[in-house]
Amino acid sequence: MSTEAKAEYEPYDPTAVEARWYPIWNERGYFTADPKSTKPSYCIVLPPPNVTGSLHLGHALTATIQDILIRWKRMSGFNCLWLPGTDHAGIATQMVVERELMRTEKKTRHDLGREEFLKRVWAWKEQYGKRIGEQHKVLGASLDWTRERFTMDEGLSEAVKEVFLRLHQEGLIYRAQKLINWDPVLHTALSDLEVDNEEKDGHLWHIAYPVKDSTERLVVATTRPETMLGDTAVAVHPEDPRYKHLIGKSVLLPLVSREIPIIGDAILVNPEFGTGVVKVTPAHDHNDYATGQRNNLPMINIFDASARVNENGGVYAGLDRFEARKRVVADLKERELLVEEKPYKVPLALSQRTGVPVEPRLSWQWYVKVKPLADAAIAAVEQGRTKFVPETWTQTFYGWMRNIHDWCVSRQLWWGHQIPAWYPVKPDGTVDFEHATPVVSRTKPDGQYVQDPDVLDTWFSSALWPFSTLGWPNTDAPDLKAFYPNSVMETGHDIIFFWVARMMMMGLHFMGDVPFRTVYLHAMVRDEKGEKMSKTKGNVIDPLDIVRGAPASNLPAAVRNKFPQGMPAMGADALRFTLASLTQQGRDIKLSVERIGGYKLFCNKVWNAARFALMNLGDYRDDPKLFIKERSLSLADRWILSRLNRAIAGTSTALSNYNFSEAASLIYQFLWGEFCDWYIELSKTSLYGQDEHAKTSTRAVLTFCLDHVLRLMHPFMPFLTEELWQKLPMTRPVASVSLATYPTEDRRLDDPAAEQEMKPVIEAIEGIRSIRGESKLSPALKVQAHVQSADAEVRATLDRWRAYLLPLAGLERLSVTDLGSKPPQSAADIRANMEIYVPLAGIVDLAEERERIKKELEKAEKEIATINKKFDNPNYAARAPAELVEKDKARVAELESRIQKLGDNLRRIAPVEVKIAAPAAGNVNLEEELKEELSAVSVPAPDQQVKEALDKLREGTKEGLTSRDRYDLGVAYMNMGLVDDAVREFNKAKEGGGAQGAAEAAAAAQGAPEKKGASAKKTPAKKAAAKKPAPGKKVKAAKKPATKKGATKKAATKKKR
RNA sequence: GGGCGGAUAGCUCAGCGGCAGAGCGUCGCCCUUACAAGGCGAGGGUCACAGGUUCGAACCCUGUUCCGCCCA
Repeated sequence: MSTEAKAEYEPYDPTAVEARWYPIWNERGYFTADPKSTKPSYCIVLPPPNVTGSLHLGHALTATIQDILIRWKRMSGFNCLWLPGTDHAGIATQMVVERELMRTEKKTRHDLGREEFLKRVWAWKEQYGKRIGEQHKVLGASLDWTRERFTMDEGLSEAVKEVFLRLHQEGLIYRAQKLINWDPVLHTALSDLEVDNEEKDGHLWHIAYPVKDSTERLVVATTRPETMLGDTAVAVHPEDPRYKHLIGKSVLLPLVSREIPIIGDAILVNPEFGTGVVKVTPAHDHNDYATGQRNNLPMINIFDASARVNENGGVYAGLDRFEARKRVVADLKERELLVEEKPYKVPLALSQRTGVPVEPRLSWQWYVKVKPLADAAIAAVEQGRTKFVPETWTQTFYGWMRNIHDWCVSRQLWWGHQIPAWYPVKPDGTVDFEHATPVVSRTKPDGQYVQDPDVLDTWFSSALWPFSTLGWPNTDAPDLKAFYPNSVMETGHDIIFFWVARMMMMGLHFMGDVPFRTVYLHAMVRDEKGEKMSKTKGNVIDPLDIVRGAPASNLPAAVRNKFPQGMPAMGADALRFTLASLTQQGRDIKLSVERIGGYKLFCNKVWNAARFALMNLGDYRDDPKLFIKERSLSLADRWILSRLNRAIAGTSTALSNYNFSEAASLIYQFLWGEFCDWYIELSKTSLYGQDEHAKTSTRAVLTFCLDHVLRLMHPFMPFLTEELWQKLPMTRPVASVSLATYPTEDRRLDDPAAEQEMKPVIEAIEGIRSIRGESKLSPALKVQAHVQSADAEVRATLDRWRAYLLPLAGLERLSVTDLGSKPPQSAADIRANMEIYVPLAGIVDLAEERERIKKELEKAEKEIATINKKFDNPNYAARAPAELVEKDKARVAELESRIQKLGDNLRRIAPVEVKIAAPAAGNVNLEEELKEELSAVSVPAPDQQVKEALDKLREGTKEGLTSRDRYDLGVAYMNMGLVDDAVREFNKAKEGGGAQGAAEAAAAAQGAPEKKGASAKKTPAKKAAAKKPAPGKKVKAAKKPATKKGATKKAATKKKR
């Protein structure tokens, strides 16, 4: 490219391209599903994100995976529905709005009242709810926005009421007073799933309880001394000899001076633990609650809704539970009732929302009786009606489902679906929520009733999402008929219980069928250190900052360190491709921003490959009537089409198996490793050549490949592919690549013959490149290469495609011959089916080449040793599959030959200075002598004419040549450095002409090197090399022929062992 | 306590009985008219540890040690 053209070049800028396409797709309704379509249905409902939240990278992963599935299926001829929506997220949203209210107006929700507060929440929802949608659009998610839903929509609220009523009628919803998990900050009950169990540093206190009418004291161990205010018993193990005799007596509860019984309870008490005495506080501990039930103990509630000590706590009333603990401990100490205080890991139940320890609290709540529903869900999975991917989650699902507890669904919140239960108002105008029997009804019953002030757990409404969004409870809704069951539920594995399990139960119960056929659970996106992304850790990266770029100030510290200038815009395509590539990792995805950068480069590569094609397509226009294989194609053309087909087949298989990373990798490999690295380079020979016909077919193949690969990768990179696809010079059957047909394997493109034929071409090019790289030759320096192969087909192929080899290997000349004499002082690359020689004399330091060969030799010997070790075991040959044994045998043979050849080559370039051995004729090993002497010098390659003449000579008849003729021929060969040929001719001369020929030959040998040495002096590189001390030493050492010869032989035999 | 996931190149991860791989990073040579955000080449490994099964184990089995998650 000229410098001016270069100045015009700008790398791919995702920002502009990505901004362009989404509105077009959306406005044209490409993503709108049609319930009346005759195509097969494919449906995914987006697990609804919290309406007031903002998308994080986990959501981006969700969106990416689902969009890949949906776009793939849409392009594959399915009637696709991907339904978007948001969750009202009761607790989270109410908290956010309350906090905001406090911040701006210094008011609580109670100051506003329920109605006014809810107005504020709705306003908040309207303001921030749109953000989620916008973020999904930036990511390219092809959601059907005409069907967007919100869990508190009228229709969905109707579904919630219907479900509540019906479950209540069926006895599967009931109201009961139980000990529940109470969040003292939020003042609401929580389900078991909304509580996190953690071990934290705390203490274990030993407290002495004096036994009534006795001098004995019972020492109890507790982690929560403040709850002693509510103790109603002290328990020991009934068989414990230490305390057995005390059962039935009582202790005087310190600080409160209440008399409480000593009971024996084998379930609660582990005599091994602590002191073997346990205080029992039935109102504030789940185990104690059960103990209380067993032993008919009274329950004393000592906390109010905020977990402050109430009037039952005597002097401690009004204190916060932690404050009360300190006071209780201090007072016990003062009274010398505190026996011991030691550090202890305390198991704590923390509210997921507020992070404070939940306080077990006795209260009336609504419950779903889950067991019957769970049984049906288990059965459905057992029958294979719903499958988990990865399969391992099936066990987790069963495990939870089989040990399931009733689900507390009422929440003491304002934001959510208010429970459709009504309580009678007493004549005095009050309502006794605790004792009245509520009427469950869609609307207020006649008479004086007030509705239950509580709302339902948010997950209660999300459990209905797979069908409530499709129009249920209207069972005739067209969407419901067309798209239930959904095809796939795709979400993070962290909500297998919250969502997946509950959706399964509700779907089966109300729709009579599973809600989805497949559950794909993805890993958690973590930062590059594997830490959970959280606001408190400050390591959260906003996906939009990655897509559009962000100033340094927006970035978490770890990322900021890498991008002090701010994050460059990576583009949604790069982010999506990265996430898709990471999907196979265990349970965590460690996302490093550099990796995204790597895929941004891939986008740039695709961009440039297409740019190259478009620049070189001339006036080419695709002819849809002419199938690509009907054109007359070059080897490269046929090869890339065959490779393309493999990539297509592999990608389809991978997608079918939910193996997104494999699919991404196949696309990446094909596009970069095959299409760009090989086909584009090879295409230049025809594109820049004179053959108009070849030019056209190359243009057709370029277009064909790009069309297919862009469609293939569209689900992964929707924006870039659309931008480029629109530019291809072809008739587009549809207006957008998102509607185009997804490529499928086409056997007509398979071309094993072409792939076979390309193999030696690629191998030769790689061999020559390897020599060049190893020898540090400048890419600009054109060299000559000699390729020898015993395989006539390989020779023919290389000869035929020399036009491919010359530019790609940087050659000025290439000779392809049968195995024969080796060019002297050449670097060699010995392969199974070919030997590649690049003469280096005068170009580089041969000492380095020798080192390289030695390394190669070691490598080959190491491998041969590995295989031979197998054969050392007689059982191997006897029991292993025959083909494997054969393969190994062949490999050994190959390696042995390789070692032999490498050794030869090492010898050929061994350092030696011209020396003349003049032993008596007939006594000399002519071949050895000649070879060794010649190997010291640089021999210029014969020019083309001479070479051709030589080749003819080799093949032609030599009958009737006199010894003298043979001798002359030998000299001619010598002059060209073709030792093997020369030796052959000299030997013939000897046979024919007796000693004279040999003597003359020896004389000739004496002369030849001198001549070569003189000519070689011209090359400056050799002079430079000669100055280097290392090779110089070796040359010196080699001056003594005997030593050198011996050393070489020794080395060779040693290596061959 | 029960269940699950992970440990393979400097980093992030594939591979899951038959020659240890990729990407990124590293090193070397190069601005060669698609792309220097690039090309070409190279180096880099006790496959956590210990046993076992097998002709053969990174892979299957058993145990151990770390790291992480879920449930109680």
